[in-house]
Amino acid sequence: MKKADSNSGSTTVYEVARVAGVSVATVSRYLNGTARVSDDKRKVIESVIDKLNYKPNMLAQSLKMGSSRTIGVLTQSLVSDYFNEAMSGIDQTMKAAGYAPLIVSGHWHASDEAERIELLIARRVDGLVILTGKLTDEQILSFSERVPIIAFGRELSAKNAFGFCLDNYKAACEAVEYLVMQGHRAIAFIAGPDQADARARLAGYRDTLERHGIDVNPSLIVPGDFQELGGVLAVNQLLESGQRFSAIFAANDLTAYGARLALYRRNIRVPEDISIIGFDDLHSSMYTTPPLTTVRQPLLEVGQRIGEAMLKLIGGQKVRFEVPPLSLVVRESVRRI
Amino acid sequence: MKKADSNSGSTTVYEVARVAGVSVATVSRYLNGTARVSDDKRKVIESVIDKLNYKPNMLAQSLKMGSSRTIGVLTQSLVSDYFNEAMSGIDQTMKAAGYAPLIVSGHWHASDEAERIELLIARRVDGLVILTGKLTDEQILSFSERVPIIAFGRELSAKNAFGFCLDNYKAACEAVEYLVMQGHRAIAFIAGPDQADARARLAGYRDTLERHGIDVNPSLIVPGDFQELGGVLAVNQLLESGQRFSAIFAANDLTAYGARLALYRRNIRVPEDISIIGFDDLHSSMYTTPPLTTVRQPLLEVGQRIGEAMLKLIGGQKVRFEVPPLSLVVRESVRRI
DNA sequence: TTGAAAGCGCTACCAA
DNA sequence: TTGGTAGCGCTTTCAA
Repeated sequence: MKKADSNSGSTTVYEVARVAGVSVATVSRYLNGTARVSDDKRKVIESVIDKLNYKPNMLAQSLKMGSSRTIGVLTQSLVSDYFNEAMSGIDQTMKAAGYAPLIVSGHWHASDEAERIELLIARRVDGLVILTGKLTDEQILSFSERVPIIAFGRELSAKNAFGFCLDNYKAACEAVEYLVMQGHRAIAFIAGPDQADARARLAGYRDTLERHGIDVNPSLIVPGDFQELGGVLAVNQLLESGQRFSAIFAANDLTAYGARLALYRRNIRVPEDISIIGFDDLHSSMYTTPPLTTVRQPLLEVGQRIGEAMLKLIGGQKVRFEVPPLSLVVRESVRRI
Repeated sequence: MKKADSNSGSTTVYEVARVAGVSVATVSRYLNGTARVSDDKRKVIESVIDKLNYKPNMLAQSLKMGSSRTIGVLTQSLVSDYFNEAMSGIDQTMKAAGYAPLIVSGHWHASDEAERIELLIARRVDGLVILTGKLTDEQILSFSERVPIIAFGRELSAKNAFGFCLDNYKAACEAVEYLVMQGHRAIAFIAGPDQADARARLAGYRDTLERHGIDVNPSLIVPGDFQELGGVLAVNQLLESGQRFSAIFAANDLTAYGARLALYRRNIRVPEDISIIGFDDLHSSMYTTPPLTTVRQPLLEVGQRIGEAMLKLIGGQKVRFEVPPLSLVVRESVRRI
């Protein structure tokens, strides 16, 4: 009874119990439906809770229960449409299950990522989702001994961790295939950073060209950075090299936007003079001029799947699911020649 | 000593204390530097912490200290570049102060917002930032009795709450002024939703026109929704109305993107045939074709300011700051006629 | 400088 | 059905 008049800001179960003339245990039972509470007590508790505007302290609940109903999400950039679409999917399914996301950013920097993850673990998140990044699989596996992990952008399958990739290679093949079918032969590729997805897209480009008996011309492959700026620089380099090409496969949509602007600056029309195809299908790609033909990554769905997988992992179940497929979305930035 | 061998997953202070042969109090003191700890004890504690890989349980700390070192952020959309830039600024300054953000979305729906805020309060966030939204000032003030609040998108000044707006009206005036200076007289306006900022922009449009003795033509004002789709619909409506105009002032950049696409579809060139000016200066606006002339909202800075203000409010200090100014950024979507 | 112990707000066990 | 109480992991008096 000593705790009954706590001086801290919010009302506690003790207050409620005291005012209602019952024990804290009964209040707790009422709150959680753990056991039957007689009608009269229930009513009085209800009214007291209402009068005192009592809200349970989740911190205390978490400490007691050993579960914070919070999951950590490690993204790489808070301002990336790409990551945020997945985030949105994760949020949807986790919120429905009563979880809130603690979002931190690793900025594509392994040591930052590790540090942020430690923070998340210190906060006792019930699970952790890692959106790509620079950590090694070993590091992730090691973290997974302390918290269940779902990783996007790497294949992983352990007791307490699951990771998956979308089939970037296959989708890149499709994209290039499409270009070839439209009559393009001299196809430039603006690469991405040194990262698995980017490499898979490059490989798809190379292999598809070869499969069609088209020589891959090394000077048609230029570096990019998955950002718009890389796209403009790349096109400048391509143009200055004097190489001829009728189409550009950009490693992602952002790169395509930059490429498109560089072309615009030189009065080169898209798609009349040069065709462009992107990768990601960011929302904005529907509204570029011309609307961008690109590979769709179903990121919202990916996020939802991640959420479901997380829930399973937390519940101690085995995770296993169909990886959503990528698909080409044809808009207006590629011309048949 | 009874707690020494807790069975829960992680190591606790008790474990550390036992192995190190000291009391938990001493371990705690070492951890927080609350008091001097003798060199020998310090060393052994250090090594035990290391060996056991002990990490303090922040949940327990929070419960004890009455502070979760977490702030809640209520945004309206997890996938909005606009909100996320501010989010990024908030994250920067709060992270530096050891706070982590719990991000929830209200989807521009008052009852959702209220519900999410309750959730944040239940999780005992130390502060709350509200990015615009549909709540009334009264509601916010009422919430501020339970948690310190910084609000963006409304003027507010109370004991435990502070809110501010950017000067949308003035910036809209500048934008229209610029159009007029470039020789435009027939200027269409694509409005935003029923919301303070959108209204201020409309007012700026109206007043500036009048100030220049230009009649405001009601059929040149068409509705929009702050999204791309609203922009295309608006331009279609404008064009079909048969009204003549040489420039469009879009209530925000997204709207401008949509408008630009609608124009593209009809082979109307920008800026040769019609000029467009936007509002927000989203990152993408640098890469549209042509790059968009627009009003810059320094959202990253806004976020940082919010973070600083939050820290002050949490610290019980008075909040008061210069609201960062908006500014016109001239790119290539407006032509002099 | 150190340790014992109280208590943050809650849940759940054990008795009644 | 109910109440008393231990204890989640931590910090911080109070004494020594």
